[in-house]
Amino acid sequence: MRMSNLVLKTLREAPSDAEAISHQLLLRAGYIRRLASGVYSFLPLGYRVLRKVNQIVEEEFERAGAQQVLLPALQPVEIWEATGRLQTMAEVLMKVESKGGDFVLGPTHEEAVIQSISSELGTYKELPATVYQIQTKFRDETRPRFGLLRTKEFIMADGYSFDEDQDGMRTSYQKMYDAYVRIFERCGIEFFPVEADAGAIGGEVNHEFMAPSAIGEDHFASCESCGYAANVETARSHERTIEHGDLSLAEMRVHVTPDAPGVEAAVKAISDQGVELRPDAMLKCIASISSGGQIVLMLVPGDREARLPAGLTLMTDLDFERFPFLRKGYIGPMNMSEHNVRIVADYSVSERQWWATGANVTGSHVSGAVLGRDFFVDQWDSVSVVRDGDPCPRCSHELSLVRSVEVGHTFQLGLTYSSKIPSASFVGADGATHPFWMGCYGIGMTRLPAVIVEYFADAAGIRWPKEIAPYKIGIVSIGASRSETVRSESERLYQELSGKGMEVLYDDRDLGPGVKFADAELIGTPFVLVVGQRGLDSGRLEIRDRMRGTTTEVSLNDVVNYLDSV
RNA sequence: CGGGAAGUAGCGCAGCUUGGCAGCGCGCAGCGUUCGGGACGCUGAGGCCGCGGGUUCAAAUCCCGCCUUCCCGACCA
Repeated sequence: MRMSNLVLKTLREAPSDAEAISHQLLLRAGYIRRLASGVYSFLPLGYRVLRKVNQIVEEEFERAGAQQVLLPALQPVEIWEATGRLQTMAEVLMKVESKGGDFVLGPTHEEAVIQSISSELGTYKELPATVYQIQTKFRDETRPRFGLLRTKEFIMADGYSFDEDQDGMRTSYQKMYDAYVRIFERCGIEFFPVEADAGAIGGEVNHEFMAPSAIGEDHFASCESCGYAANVETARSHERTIEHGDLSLAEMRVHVTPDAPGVEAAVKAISDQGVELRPDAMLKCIASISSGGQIVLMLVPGDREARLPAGLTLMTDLDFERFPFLRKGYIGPMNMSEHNVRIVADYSVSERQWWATGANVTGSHVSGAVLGRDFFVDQWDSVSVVRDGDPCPRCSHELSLVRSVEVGHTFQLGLTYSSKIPSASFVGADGATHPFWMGCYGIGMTRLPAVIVEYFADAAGIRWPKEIAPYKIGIVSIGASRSETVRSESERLYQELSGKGMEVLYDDRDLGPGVKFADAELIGTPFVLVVGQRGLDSGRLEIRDRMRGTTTEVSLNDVVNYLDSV
């Protein structure tokens, strides 16, 4: 491609509303343009990058045995009602009214894929099967962010596997998991598969593929000693030996603390009464209910966040009305056995002798509550969100939190969806009807280039890995308007390299060398071939390796072969 | 949804306090000089000053309302 023809204008300055490096560079180098908040167009360079990423995914998914399909982005609301997600995902769903009824712009495709292909998989003889697509998804994000990182409209590669039993599902899952590993390896970025929370999508075993990045919106806990890695939403810390408090400490005291629910307000109210208190000495009591109806009170130090284990849900205002002995904002763990409340405490609660907490009376707190005297714990567990330095649950080495972007997510859905949709079933060898064992697999295709740019960018601009770059080679001609030799040699090399099937971006514009070098570095082709009079006179041309930052001189006759081999 | 900031030429910004010709840099077009690191001269095009209302002889500027965008948080396959 000749740059004089390319639809592209590089910008010397990024628009002021671009904050992230990747956002700025992709705008400045002419890969993308914003159409609305969280809505981007891909210009020719950007679209080429997208196609490169697509190609990698297609190759690896096909290698894993998945077959490509294209499911509709427009989906009838009825299929969303069937799984109940019209309500549970209402926040992100974008709706469209049409003459034939109402539609949802698909934020994901579990419902659609089941409706579309389950009839093709009517018997166990047709299983297992995995399909995938590369499709635009729509999510009404309340806050789009960081350019391509979080958008309202984005492209995802999503796969779905169908098996007759759990073992089959696990096999299919493993194949896709392996494909994921190969895909991210080919993208060149650093990534970690971590244990994750299933979130709104449901299911049991699942992994997030996390790429450490400054623009990450997630954190995962990582142990460098044993390799444990888990999203903070699920990460646990190591169990600890429990010692009861010092029973000889002064007796518990009641403080009248009107209008002081919550740790912060309570700490202030109690401190105002002359008791020295910091948030970490405040016992946070979180009331929840198990699926079986058991009330569970979780205890966590006041400076920590509670992590709700699976199977428990936070008590709602309605629940609080049903159990008036629980005074929201003033709950304490004392005397809870009378009410048949189960007390689960985080391990970190055993690390302190003396606690302040709610008095179970609206507008009152206590200080000086001691474990083993004033309150008792039924079960010790890791129920707080882990922090830097917490002990690893496997080896108790220190965990560290890594800021990262979720670039992919794989789920073993099991029967989560197939049990809700009658057609999601097949006839087994036993002649009976069974629901599919499903898996689903998603990669954020428009997010990936942003992460790659973020990962490799330097002060001069983008540095693309070879497999992702829109063009492998940039040709910068210097002084072509002055020197016919430079012009014709540049032209010859462009033709010859292109003729060999290499992707070349030829800067044939009549501009000074400074501008051309700057643009070549901003755009980020892995190699830049410099064609100037100086080089031609010496018979050796400069080839710059953008990723390594090195320059090699290659004799004129070897240039084509050299570039073909790198 | 809560907190903060900002909307003036394609991009970056000044002008607003104290109302009085809509400006600067980059980019863009033409001509010429330059040409191995964003070079220079001359000429030129380009504006609903976010939108609506109000005050005033007069509003980019003052007042009221709205919209949009970005940042932090909440939320989130």
